[in-house]
Amino acid sequence: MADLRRTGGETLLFLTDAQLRKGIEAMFFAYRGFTADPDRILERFGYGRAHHRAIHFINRSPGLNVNTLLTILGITKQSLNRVLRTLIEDGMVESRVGTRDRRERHLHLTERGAALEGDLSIAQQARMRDAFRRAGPDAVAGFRAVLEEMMDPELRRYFDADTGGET
Amino acid sequence: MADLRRTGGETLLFLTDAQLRKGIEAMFFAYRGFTADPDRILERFGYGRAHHRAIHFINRSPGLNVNTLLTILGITKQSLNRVLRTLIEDGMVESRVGTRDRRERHLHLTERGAALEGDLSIAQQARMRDAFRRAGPDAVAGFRAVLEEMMDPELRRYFDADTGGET
DNA sequence: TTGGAATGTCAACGAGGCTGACATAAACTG
DNA sequence: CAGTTTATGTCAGCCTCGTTGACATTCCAA
Repeated sequence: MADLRRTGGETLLFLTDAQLRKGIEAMFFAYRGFTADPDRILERFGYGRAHHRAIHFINRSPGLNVNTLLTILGITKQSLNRVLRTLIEDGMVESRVGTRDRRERHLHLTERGAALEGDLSIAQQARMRDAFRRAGPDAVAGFRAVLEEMMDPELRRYFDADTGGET
Repeated sequence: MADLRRTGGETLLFLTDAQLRKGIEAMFFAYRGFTADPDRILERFGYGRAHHRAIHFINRSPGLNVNTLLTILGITKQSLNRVLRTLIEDGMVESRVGTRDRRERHLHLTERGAALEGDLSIAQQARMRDAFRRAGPDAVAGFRAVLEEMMDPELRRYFDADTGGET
């Protein structure tokens, strides 16, 4: 696998172009697999990945406001608004006026929305769980470490500062 | 990191929903980082990710035919054709009629196309190389193992049957 | 010689990004 | 209190890149 060169007492990772290219293609192909299962469910509702992402992060942080979600998703408010509007119309998401600051809208999943989120999670987690099981615990730790190093610093800070804590 | 439970002599990976959710978000955030640098270059040419993907795989396998590229990319020929047409018009890609089977078109990068591919590769590989270095060789092996397990079987077969061989 | 495969093209459509401009309400500030 | 800033929503229009359907061309192979 990874080629180790010992150079003056220091262990270095020797990365050929071919190895890096394989890493790049692995990301591309794996991401396809990663989204394939939820995509099939979303299709039944006329939703796309944008809806999935919104639902995911609203479920992760109930009551988060629109601006925060905008930052997480890295899209414009116009794009998010289109998605959010359909989710609210469909009774998947509820938008509550803030109590402390009444300009803010706090987003929550409705019962229907939570049910859809559950279906999407089950599908996506199933593939990841299988992949984790087959690859083994050490591989999972490495997977997570590399992905984290690949994030933009701002997003990584958000990612690390999670509510869950475990991992 | 990964929680290990010893159960009747068998070591199992105990994967909580929260751990899987973190894995899912890691994929999402990391993929953003993964595409960010090439995207900036592509913008200067008026190209998108579809152009990048075509250029990448033509560079990887010079002379591959349109149908093979279609399978790799997982899109329709109409979508690919639009991208390919602009790349050919711009003198980035050359489409040569097949010798054995003259219905086939074999795709090659021109000098300009190869130069652009080089720029894109350098940008994307730089981030991956840094991530690999910071995470360490064991993590890289794990990263690759998990991603491979996440691919759809057909694509994984293609991925594994690589020309490069190493890693 | 005919059927089917590989490729290309045209048209239309939809999702989901983008920018710019503008409206509204609420909060903050002097 | 007046003016500014912030948070959000909305309208219009644009682009990329996916989709389907229909159809032409070329050429291999039975």
